[in-house]
Amino acid sequence: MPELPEVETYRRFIAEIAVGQTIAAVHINDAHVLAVAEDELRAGLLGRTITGTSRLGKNCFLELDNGRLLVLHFGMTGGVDAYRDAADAPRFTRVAWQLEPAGLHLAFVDPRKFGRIRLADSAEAYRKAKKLGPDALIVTAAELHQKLSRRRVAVKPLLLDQGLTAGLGNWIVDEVLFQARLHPERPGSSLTESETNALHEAIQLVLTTAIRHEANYRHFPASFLIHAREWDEAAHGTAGSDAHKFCPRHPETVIDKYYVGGRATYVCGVCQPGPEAAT
DNA sequence: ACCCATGTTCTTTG
DNA sequence: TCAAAGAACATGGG
Repeated sequence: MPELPEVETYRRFIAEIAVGQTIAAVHINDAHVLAVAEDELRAGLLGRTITGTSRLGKNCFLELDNGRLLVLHFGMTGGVDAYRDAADAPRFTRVAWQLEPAGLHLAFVDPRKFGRIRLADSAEAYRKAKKLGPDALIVTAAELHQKLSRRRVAVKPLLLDQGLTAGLGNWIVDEVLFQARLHPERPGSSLTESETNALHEAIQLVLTTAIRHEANYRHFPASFLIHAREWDEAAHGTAGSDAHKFCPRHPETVIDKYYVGGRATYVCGVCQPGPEAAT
């Protein structure tokens, strides 16, 4: 689930259990999630105290007492958890850090192993290396307008581009475009200044709402499109529950699902008129 | 058994 | 160089 709000929730969890703690051991159950050599990771972490946490987009930073960073990226299915005894390690724990004096283990859990763990010299160095844009909570409407205006690509893939602004993922972009009443295939350069302002407001609304609910989308307001997505109980393919497939603003309008750039995309045809015209 | 999936990165093709 | 489409990654769950 790791888009910006999930990662922010993980960061807060890590801040609670790990800040002020010293890394006494590094347990590597599956080196596949490492983007750094095992021995380099151990050498960089053992005996280090975690002094703070921060976040850029979907990347979570654990700040070390020597100024370096442990960087966590959660891929599609990653997350964090904690346990005390080895026997209680959560399923799919790929790496864990033993923290003293609390005696807890911080676990990096990731069933699909798309997540990555690495070390960085500084947040700025990492930002540059990964070519990340400003965090989606920080980016201004003017910056968005300036960046979008130069691109003819559809606005959805532009917002997913972490180099334009960092932190937006597939469902959040759909939600943001719905809230801003913009069609995902509108070319970036076609957005007016007032539309970009609406987009910026929608980004703020969706992110702050999601963070407030600790990214638990079931608790999001009824005005959110997310309830029309199928990813909970509704079975794929089978005729799942129709309970939430209508536009929050148009109870008669069924939400359309199709693919943009290979990603499932949900739109309300009434709220979000197409880039050209009607069909 | 088959199909889908919250992300990133590379390759191919035009 | 740019843009679009597709694939690859690894695996669980409906």
